[in-house]
Parts: sequence; structure tokens; C-alpha cells
Amino acid sequence: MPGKRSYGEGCPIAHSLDLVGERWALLVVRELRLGARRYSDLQEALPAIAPTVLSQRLKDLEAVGVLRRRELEPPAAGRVYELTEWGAELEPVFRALARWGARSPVVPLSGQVSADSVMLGLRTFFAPPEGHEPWSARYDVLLGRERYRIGVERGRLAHLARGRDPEGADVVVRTTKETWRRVLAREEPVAGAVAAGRLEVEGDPGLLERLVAAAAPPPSAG
Amino acid sequence: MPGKRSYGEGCPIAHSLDLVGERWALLVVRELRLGARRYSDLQEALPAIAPTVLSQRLKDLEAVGVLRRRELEPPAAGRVYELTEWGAELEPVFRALARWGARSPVVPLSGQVSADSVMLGLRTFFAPPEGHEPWSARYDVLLGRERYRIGVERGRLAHLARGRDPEGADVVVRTTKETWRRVLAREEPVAGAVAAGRLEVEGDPGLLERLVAAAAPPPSAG
DNA sequence: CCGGATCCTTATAGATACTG
DNA sequence: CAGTATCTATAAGGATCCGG
Repeated sequence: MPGKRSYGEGCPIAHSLDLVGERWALLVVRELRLGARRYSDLQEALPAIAPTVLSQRLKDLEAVGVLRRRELEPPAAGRVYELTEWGAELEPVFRALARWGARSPVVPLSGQVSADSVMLGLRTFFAPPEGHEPWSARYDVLLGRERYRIGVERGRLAHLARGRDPEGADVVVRTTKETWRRVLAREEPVAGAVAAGRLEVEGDPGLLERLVAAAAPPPSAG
Repeated sequence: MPGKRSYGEGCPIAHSLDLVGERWALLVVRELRLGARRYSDLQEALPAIAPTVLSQRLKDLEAVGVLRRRELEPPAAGRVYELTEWGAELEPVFRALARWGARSPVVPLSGQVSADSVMLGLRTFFAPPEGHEPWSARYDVLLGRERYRIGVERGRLAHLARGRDPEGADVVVRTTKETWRRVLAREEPVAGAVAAGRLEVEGDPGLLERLVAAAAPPPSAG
């Protein structure tokens, strides 16, 4: 393990940083939050990472048990990386980091974002507004060629995954990742995006409004 | 700003990592969680950090608004570093990292820990067990020469700071940071430490038991 | 085409010494 | 006390190449 550089402390925070605190490590993990990915998927999602660094991080993260490698069955050859159960428990860390970063007074937080990241923002910030009654619904969200399904059960975000809901959804949304990001960030109302022809809804628009209302990011600290 | 290396993404997680993801940055912030510290305090708390790196991190973290420098008033010359309000909002990040790291199946999590870190573990893991009725109490904890005060109000951890409670406490605990760590980690019961002469309690021992019971760390994932 | 490994360059961290 | 200067050791960045 060449990444043997350690903080050498008994503190659990320092220990976590020993495991996932190196450059790129958490972003690699982030890319696996919605499921297994192959090496080339990761390269595409993180265009700025050097292949040597990606290889090294994958080895390190596998060695400490955050992710595992899995060979695909013959029909679809290749190998993928996926989070272990313990790796998936980094979710609260992502939540906390994203909430803090979203409140950053430093910069307008611009730059490119993947479709996965936009959808994950929904998971990160999902917190049903108080005083609203819980609802349940299944959503299909189509961002360009990417498809996602969302399940809300009794006001809680029950699942969020790539792919369409095999059993059909109550609401189908068709838009781009940019518009969807703007809608979730409350930079544009759903109705406005629909009126502008940038977003199509099939099913009850009220259910979509509820979803968007529940996913509002926190205000900036600046 | 020489630390201009950025992930260049619009994702709030990547943005957070741009701000506090560099080596040592979060550990420097951790050392300020209980209040202002001078440069030499930080060096003592983080013996492995090079002075050049410490200087650089302090500059970077000040530049982005996580901490500020403050000159002390004439009687006690010198300068200190302290978290800004926004920097203090990293608390949930520490909480999540500490909880995840505490469940690490990788290593027994050994090494040296500062008194501050042990006390912060209490804040990190404080979560009153369900079914217990809320209580209120003020504690003074003396670990060697370090003194801390803890306030629990109606079952919630209302404050945790360096120094003694100027108005007196309901319970005074006198021990070492090692024993206190073991007691909080439930590696040793309070009564056992008292019987072994490693821990002294003034006041109601039941109040101390409640505090310790509320601060249990999560079990390992291994 | 996928999944990396190699090679070389540049940036950052580590270690030690020293100064306003 | 609060850092800076200097030097070395690692790790990251970037381009290219290779085997299955």
C-alpha cells in the first residue's frame, strides 16, 4: 500500500481521513453512490483525474473495504466497482459535506455537473417541509439519455436509482440535467420550465411540486 | 493562493473538498472546535504537521472564510485562530466522519489522542438512549491539567467547552484522558474505574452514568 | 474498445534549521 | 511565540502506450 501516509492518531475523524481523505478518494466513492460503475465510467465522470490516480484510489479503497471489484458475467464482459455496505455508510458524510458546501459564501458554485450529481442533490437535500402531510409516489426522471427512478413513501425518499421503474411510475418527467438542476435549486419554478417548453410532465404535476418542494437546498451563509 | 488546485465541478461536495479537503485542513479545523487556539497550540496538538503546511492551511482556511485570525489584547499578547460561524457549521461533517470512522473494521483505531479529542467524542456521539427521561446537569471534567465543562439540559448536550463552570457544577469528575476515553468507549464501566482508583466523582454518580450512557459510540461494522 | 501500466514533469508535503 | 527559508521526498498531473 503506497498510500501509507497516515495521521497516526486514535481519533476516529483522523482515521476516516486516513481511509478516504486523500485527493479524489471521496469523489470516486461519490460516483458509486448510485450503483456499480466501470473504470471507464469513472474516467468519464471525473475527466480531470489521471488514470494512475484513479487506479491507485480504487486499489486503496478496495484494500480498506470501502468498495469491491466485481467481474461481470460473460454476456457483458468487463469489471465494475461497487460500494460495500460499509462504504455505503458514507452517505451521511456526503450529506453533511454537500449541505455545508451549498452554503458556501465563497463562489457561485459553478462548473460542470453530471446527471448523477444532480439526482444525488435530490437525495442529499431531501427533507419534507414540516406541516405537509406525507405522500407516496413513484417518479421516472429522464435527463437526456439518462433515466432515473425515485420512490417516495409516506413522505420519505425510499429509493433513488438509475433506470426506469419496471412497474411504471405515477409521474414521468422529461427534461435536461441543466433545467432539472435549476428547478431543484429553486432557480426556476416547475411551471415556468413547463411553460418555456424545457420540461414535460406526464401525470399529476402536484406530485412533482411536492418532490421539488421537499428537495430545497439550504441558503448560502454569505 | 498557491493551493489553487481545484476539482472544477459544480457539485457542492467537490466544492467542500476544494475548501477543506486538502491534507491536514480538517484536522486543523477540528482543533478549533472547542475554541480559539494559537499557532503553538496547534503545533502541539498536531505534532506531525510541518510548520510550513500549518501556515499554509491557516492562510487558505482564512482566505475562504472558515477561520479568522484575531490579535489578543495587550495583557496577553499574541494571536489566535478561531472558527467563523460558517466554519463552525462543519460540525455535522465531523459528526458523520467520526461515526463512520468509529465503525471502521480496518484497524483497532489506536494511537495518541488529545484531551480535546476525547471530549469532542462525547459531543460527536451524544445521543440520549430512547426511553430514558431527559435530565439536566452541569459537569466539570478534569483530565490532568485540562478542564472542561459540560451542560446537559433536558436530555440535550447544551454546551461543551474548555474551562470550569464559573457557577459550580453538579458533578465533578477527576481522571486522566486515557481512562475517560475508555469509560466513554464503554471499555470500562464507571464503577470499575472508581474502584480501581483511576476516577474520582464528586456529586451524584447517577448523573455521570447517564452522561456516559448517552455518549456510547456505534458498534464496528466489522 | 476496455482497463489499465509506463514515463516524465510539476506541485505539495515532510523535515530541519533558523529568524523577526 | 509565530512563523519563514531551504531542501528533499512523495504524490498528483498529463501524455502515451500496451495487452486482452
